Amino acid sequence: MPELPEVETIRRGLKDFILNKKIQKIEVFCDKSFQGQPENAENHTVKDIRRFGKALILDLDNDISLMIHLRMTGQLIYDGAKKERYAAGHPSDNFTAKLPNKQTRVLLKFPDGTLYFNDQRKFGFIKILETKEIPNDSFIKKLAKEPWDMTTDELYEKFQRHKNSCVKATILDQSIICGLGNIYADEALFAASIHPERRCGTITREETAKLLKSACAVMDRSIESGGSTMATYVKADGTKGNYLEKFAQVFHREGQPCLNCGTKIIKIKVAGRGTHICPHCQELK
DNA sequence: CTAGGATCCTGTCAGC
DNA sequence: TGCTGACAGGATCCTA
Repeated sequence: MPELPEVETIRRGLKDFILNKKIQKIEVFCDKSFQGQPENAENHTVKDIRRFGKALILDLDNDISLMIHLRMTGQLIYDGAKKERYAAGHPSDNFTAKLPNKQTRVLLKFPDGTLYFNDQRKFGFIKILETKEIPNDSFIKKLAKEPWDMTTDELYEKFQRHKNSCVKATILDQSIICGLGNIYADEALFAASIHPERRCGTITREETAKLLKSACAVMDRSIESGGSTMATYVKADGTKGNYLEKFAQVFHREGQPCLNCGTKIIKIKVAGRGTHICPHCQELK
């Protein structure tokens, strides 16, 4: 689930709660979700919170870091002593539910609150590593540039190298362009009027430029609204996460009219993933 | 090297 | 009601 904008939202939000705070205790409920020895992080202070693509890094004061990847269903929920809650990640009732619960895999105790790592499907993880080893981590090492740092030429060249691959599969590959997931891939392709099944080799330089620009735009917009929306989501209705509705043009909008031309949005399968398109605006050439 | 499919895991929902 | 299969905001591994 959580894609770059959600992880960035978490990163910014958590700073207010855990920066310069000491991890007093780590409790691991699911071994698969935690790699390394919790003791190496306990009684150490969070000095920085960084993000590499969809991975979040907590740097501690002893040259140790915690790398957190939420994958599909991970969530980070900070529950403060004064009952304030900050939650982000895969939207679910866990944001307002009693914690810890069945889906809680790890918790980090701070002096004035607890950070819960919940993850329904157990694909996500927290792992301990030396701060200096982060650049050598197999996942981090492979990450390509994020859309904001990539030039049209760079992306176009990658498209030529993967000319027979569907463009959606290609932009989901974090070693090609970093940050997009299933939502923002669909949104960016729609914004650029590109059908997700187009082969990369058929994408023109002009289309590549538009796609890159669209990717930045949809994620910028999400980051801008993400934090506050998530916060109000947690406080207010408490039912279902609806922050997608604010900006999604196609994602989860199958059956509804395209906001551009009125044609019904349809859902297809591309690269094994549910994919949402406007069949009129995104023609398969 | 690339491209596509299976796989990890739990939960929910549609259809019979 | 109970069963079954499909599917899910990710990434990796295996195969051809």
